[in-house]
Amino acid sequence: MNKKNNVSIKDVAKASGVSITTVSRIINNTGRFSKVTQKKVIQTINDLGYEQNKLAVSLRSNKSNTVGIMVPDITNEFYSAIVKKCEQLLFSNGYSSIICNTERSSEREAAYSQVLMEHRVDGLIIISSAIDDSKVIKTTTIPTVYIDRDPHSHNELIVSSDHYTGGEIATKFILNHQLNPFLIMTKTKTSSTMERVRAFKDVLKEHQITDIESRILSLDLTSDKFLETVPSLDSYLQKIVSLKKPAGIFGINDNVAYMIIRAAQRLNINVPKTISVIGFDGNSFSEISAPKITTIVQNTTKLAQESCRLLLQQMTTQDKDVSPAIIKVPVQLVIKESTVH
Amino acid sequence: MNKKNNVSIKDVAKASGVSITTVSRIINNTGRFSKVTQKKVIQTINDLGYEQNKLAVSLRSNKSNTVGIMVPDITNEFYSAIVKKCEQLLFSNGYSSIICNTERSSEREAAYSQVLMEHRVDGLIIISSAIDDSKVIKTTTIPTVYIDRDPHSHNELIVSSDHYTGGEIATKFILNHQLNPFLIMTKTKTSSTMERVRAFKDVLKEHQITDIESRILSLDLTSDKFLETVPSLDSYLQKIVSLKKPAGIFGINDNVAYMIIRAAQRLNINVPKTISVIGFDGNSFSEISAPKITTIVQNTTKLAQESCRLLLQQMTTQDKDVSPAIIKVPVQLVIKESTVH
DNA sequence: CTGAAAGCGCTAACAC
DNA sequence: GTGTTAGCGCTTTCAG
Repeated sequence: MNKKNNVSIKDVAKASGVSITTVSRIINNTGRFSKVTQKKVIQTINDLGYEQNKLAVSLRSNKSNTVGIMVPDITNEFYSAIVKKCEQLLFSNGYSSIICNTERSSEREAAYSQVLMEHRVDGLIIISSAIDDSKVIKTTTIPTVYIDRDPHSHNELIVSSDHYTGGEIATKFILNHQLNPFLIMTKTKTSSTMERVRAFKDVLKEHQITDIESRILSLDLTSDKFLETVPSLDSYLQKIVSLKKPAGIFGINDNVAYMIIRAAQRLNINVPKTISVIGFDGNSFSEISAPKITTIVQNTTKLAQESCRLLLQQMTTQDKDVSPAIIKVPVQLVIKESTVH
Repeated sequence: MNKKNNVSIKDVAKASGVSITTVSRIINNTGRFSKVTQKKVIQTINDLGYEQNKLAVSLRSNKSNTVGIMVPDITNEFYSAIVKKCEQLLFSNGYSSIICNTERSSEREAAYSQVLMEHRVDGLIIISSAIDDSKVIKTTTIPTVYIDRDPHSHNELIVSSDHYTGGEIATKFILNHQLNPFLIMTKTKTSSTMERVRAFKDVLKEHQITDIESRILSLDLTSDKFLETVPSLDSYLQKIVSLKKPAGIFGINDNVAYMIIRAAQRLNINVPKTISVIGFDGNSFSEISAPKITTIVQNTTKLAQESCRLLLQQMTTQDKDVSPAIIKVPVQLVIKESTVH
């Protein structure tokens, strides 16, 4: 019950009375061979149930047809959507994916990185890794595409949503509705987060608002914990309400936006009348929550497409002549029920 | 930029002035070698940045240290939670996972199945595959664990939640609260679904309820589409309400339960006063939805643990002497706001 | 304690 | 059109 299919190309060759080379040629459809032998060989392949051993092919050709995908958390809908689409695109181009869940842990990233190298992956897609990722992977030089990452050198392929513009749109929306602007975020300092924050600050500055830092609350937890109750959030909301001016809160992502709404409801603060909340990502949470969340939607399909396009291009191109690129995918404001009209 | 690390064991051997064999022994810590050579070799390994080529190891040892995980939809939270945990458990036991998203399509399953065989995976975890999976994989004989699958032969390792008991608990809950029982499901006919339905029917029979079939609505869509509006659902709910008796609806999973609640709200039907809704799975949806959904929670951690335990056991055991097993993981009723108290 | 040599399954010159 | 041969990087007898 525990044995693998052991028919090798040699067996096929013997059984069909030709040489190994001929069989190889027929399998890969390279070189020349007669229709007759082809038919014969294909017949025996079927009879014997031969399956090509990719391990041997990879070893020989120094090409594994495998790519690694590093992702912080596959149960996060935003990431899983990207992973799913990448995996499909790569698969239809003949690549298998090894998906690695890093939990934003450097140790896990390092361990996976090692394993992927040992498996001789032909390429790497790294999604929003920890800040210090540069150390982990940088020594190797296989084709790599980053999704959501700060440009470190000028030598990288980076795809990301246009977080800065998204942050601008959200903040301007708040200001245009005469709302008192605030930002609530978590401690996770990814580049995508920081861009959104930067936009928030810039827009406030443009509007001559000075007490910017006091308008930002950074929660001491990750947004996976969005179902928990956080006292600091509650008190911050109460402070906001005490100002007696309708507020507009930019939640750094939909999970945080949801936390804010839930906290407001617990505190009997009306959303959107007293506070408007705007999120980021476009999770299904934003759709499920009551009220539904106004949010900046990221285009996961496009993110996956661009990433795979770049990676495939780089993997197939012989070498060097792929120029580095930073691709920004547009985001879109979708207005729902958590903001004033 | 596009070249792989090419230091081989041969280079290490040459550089440290010993034979390939010795290096191999030191890497794998097999056989005997002196402390002195060990130190010398490890030194050169570091100097040269040698990384073992797993492809070659696998080819030689006929063991890839890779397992395949087939999953219907990785963006589904229930599945992604299982996959994530399996992947972690396997990784900490030295296995890499190739995750395959089948979309419940037989063609995709077949294609992946082929690829996994070619990659010579050592084992397979197949989560809730399509009905006709038996054909796809059955020819091969590598260690396989199924999560949520009908027992087809007596030769399989199957892990699943105790769907039948879960269905019983849900249905009895409805009956015990004097509610008029109904079941709403989707067309997806997986074994897990069918078990829940069977339990519903059995409990109703026990209570001498005869018009069972008319109490079941099967929606003509998959539950991924739970944000859509479905006319047949609306009219069914209206029919239920017209009976003027508080109803208890068993939604076959949390997505469906959510659909029901959303539809009820649209139709101004009070949940839970007019209809109580009980789901299955324990998604975060059940927590996010307003009202929060009473549901039968599956233990994804346990499901993953049991599956990996069986798989690892089967992969490491030399052969045969692993006995088939069907493991039922307990489920738990969690009462929230969508049902009467 | 260490090394030489065979071979895992396959591809790619290079013959014929 | 087909076959011979070398070798990808590694493990594993078998001999010292």
